[in-house]
Amino acid sequence: MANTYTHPDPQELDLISVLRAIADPVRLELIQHLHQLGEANCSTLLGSRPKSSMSHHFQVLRENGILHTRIDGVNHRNTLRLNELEERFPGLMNAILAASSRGS
Amino acid sequence: MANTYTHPDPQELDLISVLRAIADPVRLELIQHLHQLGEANCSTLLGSRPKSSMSHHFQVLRENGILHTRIDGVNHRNTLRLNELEERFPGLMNAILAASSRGS
DNA sequence: CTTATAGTTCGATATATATCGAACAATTAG
DNA sequence: CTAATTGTTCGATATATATCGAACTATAAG
Repeated sequence: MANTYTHPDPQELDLISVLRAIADPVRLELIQHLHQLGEANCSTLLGSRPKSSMSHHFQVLRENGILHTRIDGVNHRNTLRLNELEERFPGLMNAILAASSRGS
Repeated sequence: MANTYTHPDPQELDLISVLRAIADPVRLELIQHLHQLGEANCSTLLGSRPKSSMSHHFQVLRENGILHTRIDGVNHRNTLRLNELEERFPGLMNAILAASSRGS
């Protein structure tokens, strides 16, 4: 296991990839939870799903620039990259978070 | 061929379905073109793709509430449902159209 | 060193969906 | 009626991706 992750720069984020990453029920729920919690590790957001599934979804969100993962010992702490997303796609995350928090 | 289409009401639009419908390169291009043109029929936006592919993409956009299709004789005129989308998901289409018109 | 915990990676399977040709349907023009 | 135009429907294929168990890696604790 590498001890860091690489995260894409805001300017290389692709709108279609970002939208596809968000357009999944499990990941949209992850995003909402992360938005409420500010920061969370993988296990906190597991619910009843297997770790391998969650790891996959975190990977998709990370590689498409939606979240940042900081490794802290054995924990991987995730935060939404709201500032970067706002810089690259102004208004997008606000609209999605507002819509999804008022019931999909 | 039926002589009308049914279009979903704004309040039944599903965020995930809407995002998935938009998160496709062909459909995002269709959306941008429609936004510029205001209204267009299928053939106008064909490009070099087969009609059956385009018909599929229009169907996805229509069934998920992104566009409205009005049948006018042999032509099917499509328009973006910007007002309804704004009502249901405020700011979403503005963000997407702004982002995609400044280069994906 | 041993055990526990957090998360990843791998491999298999299932499902969704994009693509496109061919046949079809509906409307209009001649 | 016949031909042309517009778009849909059907069926086949290919690709993407979600899901999950099992093995593995990394760090921390005893």
